Amino acid sequence: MMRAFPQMEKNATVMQPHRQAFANRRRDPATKREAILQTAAHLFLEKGYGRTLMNDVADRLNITKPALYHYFSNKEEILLECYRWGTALIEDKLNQIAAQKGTGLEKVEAFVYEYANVMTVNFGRCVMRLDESDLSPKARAEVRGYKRKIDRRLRSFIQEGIDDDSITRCDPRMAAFSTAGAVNWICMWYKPEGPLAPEEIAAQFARMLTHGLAARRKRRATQPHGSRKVQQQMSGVTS
Amino acid sequence: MMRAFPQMEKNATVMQPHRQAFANRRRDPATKREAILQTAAHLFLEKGYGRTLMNDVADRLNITKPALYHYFSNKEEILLECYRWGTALIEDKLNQIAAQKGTGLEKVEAFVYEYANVMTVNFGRCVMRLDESDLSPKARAEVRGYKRKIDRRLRSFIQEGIDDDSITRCDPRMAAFSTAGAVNWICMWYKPEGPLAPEEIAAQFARMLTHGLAARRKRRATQPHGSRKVQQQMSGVTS
Amino acid sequence: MMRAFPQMEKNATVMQPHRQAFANRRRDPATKREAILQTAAHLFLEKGYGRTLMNDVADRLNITKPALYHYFSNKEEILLECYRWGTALIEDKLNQIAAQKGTGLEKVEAFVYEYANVMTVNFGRCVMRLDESDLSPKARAEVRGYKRKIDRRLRSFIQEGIDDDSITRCDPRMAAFSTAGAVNWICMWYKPEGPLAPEEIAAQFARMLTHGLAARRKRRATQPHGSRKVQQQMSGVTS
Amino acid sequence: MMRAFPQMEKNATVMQPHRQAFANRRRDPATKREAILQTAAHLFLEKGYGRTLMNDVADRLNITKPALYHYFSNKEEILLECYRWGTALIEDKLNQIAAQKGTGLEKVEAFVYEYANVMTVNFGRCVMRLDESDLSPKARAEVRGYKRKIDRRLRSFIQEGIDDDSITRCDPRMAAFSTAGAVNWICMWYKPEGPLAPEEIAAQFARMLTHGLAARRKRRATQPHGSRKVQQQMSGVTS
DNA sequence: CATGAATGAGAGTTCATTCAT
DNA sequence: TATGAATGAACTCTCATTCAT
Repeated sequence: MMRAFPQMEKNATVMQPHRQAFANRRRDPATKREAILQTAAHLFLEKGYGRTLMNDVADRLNITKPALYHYFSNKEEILLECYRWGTALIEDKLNQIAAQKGTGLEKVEAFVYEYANVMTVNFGRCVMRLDESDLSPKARAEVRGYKRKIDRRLRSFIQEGIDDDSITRCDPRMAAFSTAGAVNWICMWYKPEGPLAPEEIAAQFARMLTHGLAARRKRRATQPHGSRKVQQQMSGVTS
Repeated sequence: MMRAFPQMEKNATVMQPHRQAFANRRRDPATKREAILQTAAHLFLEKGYGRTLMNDVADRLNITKPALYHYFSNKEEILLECYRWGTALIEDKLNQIAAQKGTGLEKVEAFVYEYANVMTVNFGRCVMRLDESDLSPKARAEVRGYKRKIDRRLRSFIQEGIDDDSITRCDPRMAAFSTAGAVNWICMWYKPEGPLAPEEIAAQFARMLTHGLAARRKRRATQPHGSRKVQQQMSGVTS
Repeated sequence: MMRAFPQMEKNATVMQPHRQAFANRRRDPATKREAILQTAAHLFLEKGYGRTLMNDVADRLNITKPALYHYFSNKEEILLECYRWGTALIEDKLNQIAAQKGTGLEKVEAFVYEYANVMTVNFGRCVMRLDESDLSPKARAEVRGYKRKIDRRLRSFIQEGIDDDSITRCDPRMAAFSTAGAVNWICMWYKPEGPLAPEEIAAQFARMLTHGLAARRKRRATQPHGSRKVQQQMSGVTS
Repeated sequence: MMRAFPQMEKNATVMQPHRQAFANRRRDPATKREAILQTAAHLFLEKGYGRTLMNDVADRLNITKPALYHYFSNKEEILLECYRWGTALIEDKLNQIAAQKGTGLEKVEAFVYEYANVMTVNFGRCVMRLDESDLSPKARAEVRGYKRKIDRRLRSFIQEGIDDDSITRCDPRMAAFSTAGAVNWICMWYKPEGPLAPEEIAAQFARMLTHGLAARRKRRATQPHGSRKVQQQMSGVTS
């Protein structure tokens, strides 16, 4: 099994606002473009795409609205680019996993781990949290293509596992929905400032979703229950 | 364990458009109100709240826009009512489960089954799919209250299971996020016209999320693989 | 001079709400019509014509909106009728004054007294307080006719006074504007529940507007100043 | 007494339409803001606030409706600003008068003169002619504050006059209502295009309202009646 | 007659996008 | 290049008025 769970780059928005990118006129245009994207992604997640005004984005970057149109031809293109960056993050990881050795179950476990990590990064969150129907049909089709690829990868891992007996017999389609759903949902409740570290979430999800909640037979009667913690102030299942 | 998985009422929108409710002026106002809600819920899920116009709702019901304002004082009230109907569906089920006997694991299993069923009903889907930030702060607080209740219930079932040794030691909070996330996500991909029956989805999710994907030891090498089906035209992990 | 300042009927709205007029089905239609008018006049003065909904009127009378349309063909007709009742009140008084004997100054004094009284009655207040531009051109012309008549009467009294030397030489047009303006403005600040009795207002205005504020020569140095009172909580010049 | 009745700036709306203010994009924003206000004030007086559409204002300025929202956040703000400009005009004059020497009666006379002049300027007219109930409670409170100040000033002048024996004993409250009412009413009938010059109106009102209409004793029996003029086409007492 | 229901015709406001400088 | 200003196209909500019962 892949033991080395590599570190995911921390969510840049949290660590460093991108408002400096436009401070200097002679800055790399690509840097500015990314600054716009990071800011937009942040706002899209915070207020929703529809309620995020071009002005909001511009204001955060201390530039004017029309300046945005130097880098993106319209609002939707910003949205689409967020999707692209997010899906690229995911695909990257999946390719690595697919290239590695291991049972199907191990690959699923790795998938969950890596995917969960991406779901804590703004661009990754955008992929699953934002509403596709804000995209034009053409752009939507593109995004759906990316998502389908992810889905196919997961299903293939599951199928591998069924074939190599590491995964119990089941409908791989449903198993994929269930597994991916749990991980996707992270993007709905994860908060960068929250108490849970991305890696911790990822590791726990990886185990739970592969080995289940049910206790194995013959567990010792007395357990330390060490993992139970006082429940912090956290909103619930959804937000 | 609760074996009798009761049937969920079929999604009325699918079976019967509500356009007849306004055919007669002297029809029960409650019926008309519900017809508006069903139609609105349908459209909200299809196009998103923001892109659903009051006119869209009215057109589907063959009435005019201002007529809607006889039944709801504004668009947000329609949205809020969708949330209320959806959360009521869920709470109802949860109360039944909580009242029953069984191990914690069995209750979690029942929770997943019932909850998954609700996630295939439009009002239920609305609860998890629509964006809370379209609600006013007051309404949002109300909805969050409902959601928190659901979350608490699930966590308590998990805790029960940990205490009675039916569930492996884990952080109940994370386990709840994982389990509920998988089920919540159903509302993102489920399509009433799709090939999967709600009960089938619910049953499979109930088993997978409690017992995991991992094969138990000593499984026979040859399996019939009977459940694998040709994959129909279905979009992927998310939509 | 006309000493007998007859009592003006008290503002009916204050003394008795007209909500009873529709209690009995077999009531005089004229009574109901008047009840509508009184209620409407009250609301028009309170909230303005534009912000007074037909529903507001109906609600106060405990009837339904369409019922109003049995008595008036539209909202404007109600408004126009308010004007008519109000101007009728005024004309009535003016005719009496014109028929009486006395100097021009005395007639002006009587005019002010009577007119001021009318300005404390809702229908009278409507005439001067409501905005003519809410009327159709035709109705506006009618109302302007009434007002012109009032104006002509006042100017003629002033002219009489100038001719008989009871009034100082002046432009009767300007004098009429000044005198009538002071009285008209009563409708802007008078409140039935207020501390000032209509007759008191009328009497003081009658004297001030004819004899002015200036002290006559050779006033005794010491005066009781009896009329100065503690200034109650009253809004100001305008409201 | 203050003899120098200073000239009031002529109503700019009459002399110069403000449609040029938006001819150049790079024009002073303050100028444009004022152009909007002048235009709006004009229309508010002409058609009433409620019947004046944002489009009407925009059309007159040869701009589009949303352009207005660059300068004012909503319609009410335009209205409120009209009130503010108008009350500022008044307060300015009152402060000057209060600072000067003279008997109470002289101050009242000056008050009438100055106030009457303001009542012929659109912003001034707005203050007394427009309906306060079109303002939000907060804005209304502000405006009432301004009006109360004016009222207090007038009452204090009257009281001064009573104290220094230049004004006959009377209830200063009623005297203020009467005096201010006459002047306020000017805003109801004054028309910039009309035959009466503001200063002429102001001067006559100042005399009539302080010295009354009544002829002083021992006036000669024959008067030239020189001031009587042919009555032009003017509407009556009110409009 | 009286009423609950329905509507047509707006009005204000918003916002992505584009001029003009 | 970058920006303040301007706009077109909507969309929600309102309300006098009228059906249909």
